Amino acid sequence: MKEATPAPTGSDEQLQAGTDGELLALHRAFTDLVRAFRMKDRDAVCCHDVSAAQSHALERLAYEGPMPLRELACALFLEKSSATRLVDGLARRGYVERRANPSDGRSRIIALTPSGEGLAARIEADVVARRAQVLEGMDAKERQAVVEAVLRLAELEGR
Amino acid sequence: MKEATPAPTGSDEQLQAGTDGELLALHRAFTDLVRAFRMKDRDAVCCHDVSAAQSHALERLAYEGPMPLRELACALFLEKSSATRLVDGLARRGYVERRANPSDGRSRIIALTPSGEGLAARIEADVVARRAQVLEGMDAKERQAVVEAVLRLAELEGR
DNA sequence: TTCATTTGGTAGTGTCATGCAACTATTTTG
DNA sequence: CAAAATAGTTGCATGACACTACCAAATGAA
Repeated sequence: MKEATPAPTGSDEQLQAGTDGELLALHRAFTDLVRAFRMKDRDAVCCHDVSAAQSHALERLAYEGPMPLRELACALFLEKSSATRLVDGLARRGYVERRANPSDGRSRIIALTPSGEGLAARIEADVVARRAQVLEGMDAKERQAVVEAVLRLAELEGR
Repeated sequence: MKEATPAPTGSDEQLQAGTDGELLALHRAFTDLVRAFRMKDRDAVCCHDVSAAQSHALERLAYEGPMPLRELACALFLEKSSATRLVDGLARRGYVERRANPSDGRSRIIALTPSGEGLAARIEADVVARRAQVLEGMDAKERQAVVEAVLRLAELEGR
């Protein structure tokens, strides 16, 4: 468990399939990544006046459109109570609003306000731009592998 | 911002470099991933009797060997006070110990105990096994792209 | 040597994000 | 219509952190 022969950054293909070293490298990099992301998250995204979780909610709403709270909570892997408070914060700042649900009086639909849409767009542009550097210099196939890997990771972890 | 034409999973290279759609796909997947990971982390890893942060510390120590607290804190993106408490927890359970530092009386070296090494190994094996599925079916070049991408992401986010 | 400064580490306190459980209002079901 | 299920809110409790003293050892200067 000491030496994992840090994957040579050269473009050499010699590494055989699923080498322990490769796996370990992925694992460590990923662990670090999540850790780093988690810590930076708050400072980085909070500049936009919302917390990391809140920005995730904004993105989600921008992408999938208005939805009831329960659905949003589920998408963010949150308890409904936490989602309530999260939305409270966004609503207080005027980024989202709770609309009546015509088909169900118990439920209310969370929707972005124009201001919220603007903020979501700004945040997304910001982050996407930073992420763009990751794919720089890769060819189409490699890029695709990366995207697919992240999707798979998300799926594996997410469920 | 509505339709992002989900990247066709086909191995077609037509996608031009850094397509918006591709980038967006990466971004969304990644955001989800971190979110999912963050939430699942505790349930998944906590089964092993330590918190997520603690398990990261164990891994780090297993990988890089004994180190002073300040260094560990830095590696985990933590405040030194938080690192102290984190180590406290691990020490209480006998997974790490604080050794005197012969070259500096102020400092103490955090080291895994045999029990801690065992736990670290178990946790790592667990997680790595789950991660292995991600690289399945990729050829060497693709796998390398994935690892590199995660490393880059980590670097970009981490600093 | 002695005193000030720096550095590693610890302890106190406050904040914030979450989960769990209890409660209300509404819808659905029998 | 009564009972059960469901959407959402609110009241705690908890755990993870950061920030701020604070202590002890080391280092540098007079």
